[in-house]
Amino acid sequence: MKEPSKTAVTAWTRLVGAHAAAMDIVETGLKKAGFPPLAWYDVLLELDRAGEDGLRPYEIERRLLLPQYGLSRLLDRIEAKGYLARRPCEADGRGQVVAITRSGRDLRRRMWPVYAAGIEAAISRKLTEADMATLGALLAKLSPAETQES
Amino acid sequence: MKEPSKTAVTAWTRLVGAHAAAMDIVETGLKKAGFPPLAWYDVLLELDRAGEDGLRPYEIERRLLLPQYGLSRLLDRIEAKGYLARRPCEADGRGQVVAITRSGRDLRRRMWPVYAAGIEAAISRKLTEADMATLGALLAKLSPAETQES
DNA sequence: TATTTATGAATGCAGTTGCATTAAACGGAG
DNA sequence: CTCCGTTTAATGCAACTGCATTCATAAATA
Repeated sequence: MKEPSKTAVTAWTRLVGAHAAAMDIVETGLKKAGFPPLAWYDVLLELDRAGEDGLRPYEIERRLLLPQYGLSRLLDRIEAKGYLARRPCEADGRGQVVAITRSGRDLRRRMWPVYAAGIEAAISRKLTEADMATLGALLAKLSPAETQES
Repeated sequence: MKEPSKTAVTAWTRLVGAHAAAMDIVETGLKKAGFPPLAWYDVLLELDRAGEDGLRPYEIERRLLLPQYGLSRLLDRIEAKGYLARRPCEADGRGQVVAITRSGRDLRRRMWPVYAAGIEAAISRKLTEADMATLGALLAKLSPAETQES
């Protein structure tokens, strides 16, 4: 159980701080514009990419690293607003297939400029392109796999 | 409303991913060891540093960037377990003073090795010292101020 | 001093999350 | 084919969060 170096603790601390600050900028932007939280965007993006065929909940679950029960209820809420539709899965009686609706696609499209502005404000305005590239490369080493997109 | 560069989006995405991964390692470690969440540690650390005199809730609030109502209830919970004590503030009738108790100090001390192991696993084992230094410097540019410690 | 405005902290309520469990259907071993 | 272990998804319940409001006191202004 070795003590982490001071450098490590600083990096950890700042990772937490930077994430909180950036997240706050992005989420606040969405909220102020009257949009749902980022998680909705993530789900809608996956579904939009999947197209007509939709996705099984467990696929979304893995891509976005959401807990099973969390996704189940997130889908409930998004579905309740009509942005996605669930239908039973032909090939697997236990499961279902989730697909984005027209208004879901539309919502995602309208959210993006606001989301993008948040990224600009939280990241681009504070770092040079070179810094962002370096940062991205270093952060990549901290997470096991590529799971998210935008 | 300029589009963020691909580099910026990647950096953002990985920031979210790296934070989630690291946080999960640390929080899971604490939980498995039977300890309360990280937030308790943060509060106890501030109080431990403040010593006998304690701190006013609004001071903790600002240092840890917690919402007022969030801290109020967090203090409730920690107090209920006997790790801190609230007493009325002499100088300001509206306020109170929060101080750590002996068992609170003890809890914080026992949590640290587990927390430290989490930082090791989430950060130190995945980056060189030089990388951690670079990362820390870049992340510092993303958050307005220094607010957290360990 | 009386009145207004600002600050420190708690809380009711609705919405969300986490945990553990359940239900249904799949798939393989005997 | 039947039984058993596994996978997919939902849900009851308790804990936690966010928002808006409230209460009490302090500070500022007239």
